Amino acid sequence: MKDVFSAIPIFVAVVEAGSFSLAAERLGMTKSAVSKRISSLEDNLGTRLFHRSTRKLVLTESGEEFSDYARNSVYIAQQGITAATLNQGKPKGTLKINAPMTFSRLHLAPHLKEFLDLYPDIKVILSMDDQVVDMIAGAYDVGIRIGELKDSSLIARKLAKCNSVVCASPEYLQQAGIPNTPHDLKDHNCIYYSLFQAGVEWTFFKADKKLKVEPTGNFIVNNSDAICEMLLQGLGICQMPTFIVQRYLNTGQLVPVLANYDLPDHSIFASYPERRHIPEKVKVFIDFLEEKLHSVYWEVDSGKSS
Amino acid sequence: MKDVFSAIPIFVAVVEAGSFSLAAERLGMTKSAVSKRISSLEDNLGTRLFHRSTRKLVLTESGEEFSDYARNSVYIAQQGITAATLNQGKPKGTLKINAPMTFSRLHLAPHLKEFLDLYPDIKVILSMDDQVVDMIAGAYDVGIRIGELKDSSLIARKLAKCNSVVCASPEYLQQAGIPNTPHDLKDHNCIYYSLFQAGVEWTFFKADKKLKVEPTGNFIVNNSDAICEMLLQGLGICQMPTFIVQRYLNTGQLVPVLANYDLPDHSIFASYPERRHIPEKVKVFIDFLEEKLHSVYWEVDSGKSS
DNA sequence: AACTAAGTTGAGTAAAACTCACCAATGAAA
DNA sequence: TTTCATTGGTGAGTTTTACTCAACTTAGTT
Repeated sequence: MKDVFSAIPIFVAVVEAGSFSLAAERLGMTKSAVSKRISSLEDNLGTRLFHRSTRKLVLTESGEEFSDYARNSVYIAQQGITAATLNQGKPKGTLKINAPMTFSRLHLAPHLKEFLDLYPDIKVILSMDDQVVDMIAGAYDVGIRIGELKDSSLIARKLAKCNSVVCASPEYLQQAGIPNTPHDLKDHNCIYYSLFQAGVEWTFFKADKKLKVEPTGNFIVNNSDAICEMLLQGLGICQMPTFIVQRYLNTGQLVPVLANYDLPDHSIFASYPERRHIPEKVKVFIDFLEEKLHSVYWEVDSGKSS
Repeated sequence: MKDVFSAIPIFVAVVEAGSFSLAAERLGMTKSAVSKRISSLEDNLGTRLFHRSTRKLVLTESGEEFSDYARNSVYIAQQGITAATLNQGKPKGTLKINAPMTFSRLHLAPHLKEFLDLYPDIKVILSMDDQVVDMIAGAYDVGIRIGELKDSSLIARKLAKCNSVVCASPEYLQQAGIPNTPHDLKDHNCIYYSLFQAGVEWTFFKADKKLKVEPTGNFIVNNSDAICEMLLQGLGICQMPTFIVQRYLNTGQLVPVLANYDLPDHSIFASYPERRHIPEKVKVFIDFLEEKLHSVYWEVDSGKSS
């Protein structure tokens, strides 16, 4: 029993053509090939499928019976192939996104309505999670990550720069003083983000010199919003991405410190599991996001000055 | 697009196994082979079918959609294969028989009830026809032929001897005289069977010497029953197979002449279109007929002597 | 950290499936 | 009848393909 299954489309072609020769022509092969495939199929089935002379080709009873199944099988397979290939190029289906909590709330969710209006055949499932999840096990189509990617099996595309700034409320700074160097932070209540990717230390650059400072404080949390809230209330000081705090810097509710020190460059990435066969829904989503985010619009001061 | 179709069962096996390795084991091939077939299938479809890491294997959306079709297709094909192979060995289905008119009436039809009772899953279509028909175009499973086979593409099995005898009614012979040699037939009213296979002449043998006589008479017909009827009515004389006239010879309604001359040996054959893959229904039918006919029972005198 | 098991990759091999050329048989045309 | 075109079948040879084997990468486990 070598290759019964692959002979089925050939058998069906012969049935529909009514002759080996015509079927061969349609299949783009020679009649001898068709003849041999049918013969071998008959051998494997142990039944003759056609009564045949040089001029007549008639299905046997077994052939008649078998052809019903065979035609159906081929037809369904072709439908499947069509379904699988036709959806190529069309942005449709369910787009399962995994993205960080606060970023999603501030800069992803606000754009999603426009995206969904733009692509009515796409349905979005957004999972907001700051933890790095298993994209494959979770069957995520695309993930938004900030910082560096660890998973080398994933493909990443940079969407925007992610600038950070150390900042605090004017009230806090008035009370605790304004740090002039990173080392001064050891006397401050540094709020700490427990999922911080870069490690336990805060890194600073000045004239290509690297400075590492271990933040100390009385509040550790796994949610950036909570940190932001605490900053506004004047609990302490923290290194924050501009996409979260820029609006408060603009209004003066928070003020930047250590402005003459650089923080490490981070980026906002979109990642997806495969390089080959990227579904169109993923492509259009990433294109859309890149278009929306590449200007880093949140850093533009629209209105009051800091 | 090389061999999308034959990759489908492999894809289905992977879906059902949940991993390439297990699927490979079940299919009796290596995991690398499975991996390559799936990859090539994905290339041909232009879609990724599985999200996969070394530990997780999850269908993509396209894969999910495709697998519905694929499983169905394979399932139906398997049903077809099963249907085609399972009927092997079981005598069932429609048996389309082509047989000579008078032979069928006298020696085929009388046995058919027993045959049908014996094989309740067989349905018989009997076409009684003295003309030689195209077995393939007519989709006949088996043909009964008397004399020699001309169609070399058919397979033949001898069922019984077919002895012939020249005979006439006592009344005719009293009136026309009894021929002593074949040549005497030229003075007789030789009834002629228009479909006679051996040609227009009657052939006789005596001590290995062949004699050919062209019969002359005023009645030509394509039906043996009609000849028999005419013989009984004393119209003329004819060479007849014993399976038709023996019963009249037994009762004395017809009497043989030229008994010291031999007529050519004929045989009763069953023929069928193919040597390979003979359907069981055909086999059992021919076996049955051979069993019934091989004794040439019609030549046994049961009762009166001639 | 070592170990196990999963999927992938590349090279080499074995096995099909195919082509080509030729044959036999059939039916139509000359 | 003879010829001719066309059909399906065959055998040799070749190309393509599918496969195995071994090594590698990764992820989860002990």
